[in-house]
Amino acid sequence: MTNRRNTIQKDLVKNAVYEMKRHVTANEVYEFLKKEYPTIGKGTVYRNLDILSEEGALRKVEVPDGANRFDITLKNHYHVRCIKCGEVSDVDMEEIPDLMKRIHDTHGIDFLEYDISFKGICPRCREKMKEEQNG
Amino acid sequence: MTNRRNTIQKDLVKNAVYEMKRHVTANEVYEFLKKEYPTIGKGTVYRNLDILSEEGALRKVEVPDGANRFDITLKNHYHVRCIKCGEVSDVDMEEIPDLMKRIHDTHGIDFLEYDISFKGICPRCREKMKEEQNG
DNA sequence: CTTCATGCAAAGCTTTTGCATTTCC
DNA sequence: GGAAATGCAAAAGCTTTGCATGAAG
Repeated sequence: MTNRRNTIQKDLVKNAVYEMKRHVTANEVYEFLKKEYPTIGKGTVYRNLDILSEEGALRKVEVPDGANRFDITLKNHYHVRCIKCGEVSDVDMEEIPDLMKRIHDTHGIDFLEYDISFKGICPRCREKMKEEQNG
Repeated sequence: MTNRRNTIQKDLVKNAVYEMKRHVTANEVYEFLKKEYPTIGKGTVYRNLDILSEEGALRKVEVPDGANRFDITLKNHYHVRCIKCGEVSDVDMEEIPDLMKRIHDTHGIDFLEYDISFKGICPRCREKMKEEQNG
């Protein structure tokens, strides 16, 4: 588990996410790296993104009905996803204190973590919609 | 959009979710219905589950890295997903008031809705893990 | 009779996996 | 040199889609 090897590819994946400065999908990372390292495997990118998330170097933002995203922000925070284009961005909101304590009937479940996910429409898509209406 | 036809299949799908009394996946609904209506199409089930969710008759619980679930509970509530078996159940927790108001910098995004999703380990899987350790 | 939904199969998209080869320690 | 990661391709899992046929209004 903890005995992981340091490989070039793992560094490449990590640095790619740092350089891209967005909430990137695994495929975006793969395409990004393929330019300079054409032999890198998609499986390797997926594997390393997950490993890096487990290790805490990256954060995996799970997206239903779409590709998962990865980012580098270390502080805990929430995300909003545009229902039109699917873009994910950070939400500036304090964490809700003691959220786990509010759970009453647990059905015997051990609660481990939670995530709040928002949906909305980003400025770019809002503009596009306006234009379509006026067009 | 709003001019939808009432079809037998749509009723079947709705009733199936009501009868199954769980957070069911589209495929589970399909298998359930196929017993009595062997010619029903998987696409039809998917289409009607989405239509019924849009209409408010069902609630779609989006699950990353897994099949989406549908249930009938009309009151707003939250969900917890077992990280071992993937089962989804309701969480008994009051809604958090004014959650949307807590958002500070919106980057110009129009916020529409939010969802809180918990992760945990269900009693059944916890037992299984214990047995494996002691075995 | 026109339009929409169905059934079926195929394709789409994201992710995982099997395996020979290479790399790391 | 032994174990683990890679690259490649194939498969898996969930969902959507194209199209001819059939049902609804």
